[in-house]
Amino acid sequence: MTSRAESAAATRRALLDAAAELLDEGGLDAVTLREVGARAGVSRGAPYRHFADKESLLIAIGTQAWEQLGDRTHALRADPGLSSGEKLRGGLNALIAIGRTQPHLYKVMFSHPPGDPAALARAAQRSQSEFLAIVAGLVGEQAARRYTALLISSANGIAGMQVSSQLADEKWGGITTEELVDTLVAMIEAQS
Amino acid sequence: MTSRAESAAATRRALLDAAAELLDEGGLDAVTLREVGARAGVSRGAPYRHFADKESLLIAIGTQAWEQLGDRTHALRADPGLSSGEKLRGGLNALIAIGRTQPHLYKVMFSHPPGDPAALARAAQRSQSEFLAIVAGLVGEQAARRYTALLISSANGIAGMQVSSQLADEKWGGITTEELVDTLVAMIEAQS
DNA sequence: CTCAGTCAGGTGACAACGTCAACTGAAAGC
DNA sequence: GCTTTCAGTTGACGTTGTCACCTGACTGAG
Repeated sequence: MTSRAESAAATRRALLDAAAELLDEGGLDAVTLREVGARAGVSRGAPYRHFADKESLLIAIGTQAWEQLGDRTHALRADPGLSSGEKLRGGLNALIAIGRTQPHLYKVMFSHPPGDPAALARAAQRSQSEFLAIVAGLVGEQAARRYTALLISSANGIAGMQVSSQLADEKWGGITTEELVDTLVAMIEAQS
Repeated sequence: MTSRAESAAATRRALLDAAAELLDEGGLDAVTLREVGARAGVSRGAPYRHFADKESLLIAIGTQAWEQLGDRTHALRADPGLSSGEKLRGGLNALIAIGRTQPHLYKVMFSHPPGDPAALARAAQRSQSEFLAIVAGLVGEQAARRYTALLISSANGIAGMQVSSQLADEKWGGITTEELVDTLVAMIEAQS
């Protein structure tokens, strides 16, 4: 019925789902290999058959999130009914939305654990290349790299400020992440 | 010779220094209360006389860093020989420099542990108010909040990208954090 | 069909960690 | 001088990541 490979893949998926669920619910501290195994219906030692250690599991979760974001951004870019500015706003807000709805996952996406996890870097790069392509349509190939790097960095920062609740300070007058993205994109559009 | 209060203050400082040192050397994982105590010349239980738990100790370290940055930014703002743009660039680059030279400390500065650590928030706020004052001189009181929020967020993001080595990617053509700050400040200056 | 090999998974064990309760001894206040 | 306070120590406990070893089912060659 179920081959060994199929069963292993199912367990791996179950472990990944369980870990992502725990991350969402209780943050990094809640992700213990014992609980991950329990939720996936296996023992505490089972994860070691699929991930080298706890960090590798977390990296796999971050990679997954980047890939999904890449898919969504790609779809935005391919949509002929949207202007460049709209594509940009949509992509940036999608990234920032992860920070709002899944702050712990967001932190994992932007944390760079030691050991150079190539898979995470590759997934992040693909997603970011989508932005590069959009910006190039706005300010030209030459300046695109500089502005895209700034754009990604800024979006990352906006999300980070939001994650740590620092934008809620009354000092900013109740500013929203969308307003910041709009301001940013408007400044870049003015550059063309 | 040494009163009890003096001795306690000295121990507290030694614990803080030891923890900051360990954070610099080996990251968050290297900061164990046992090792912190050992480096400070006390036992593993001593930190609990000065900090409620491990997290409180880390928050104290982050607070210290924010206060120092606030001092430096304040000095920049008070310098009559600098233009607003120069003040801005100086302050932002100082923040980003922490990300470069002390990445682990930087993460602690922008991580928001549960329990609303008011001291950290207050120290961060003071530092950020300095930027607000500078930007107000550039774009006026009305728009200052929006642009300052964007500025702080972006600087945070630039530093975060740098911390996770994502700016080193050849996709960005070897762009530096200084170039990004320059681009950002130039766009804001153009707003006035 | 058989049988050795592979490998996902389980279990016992260990060291390290954060944390607490109980204790000690010296400074502080009366 | 006596009691109180409190920084610091120590023993202990529960939890965690990780490893070594074991087990049993699937697999592929003969």
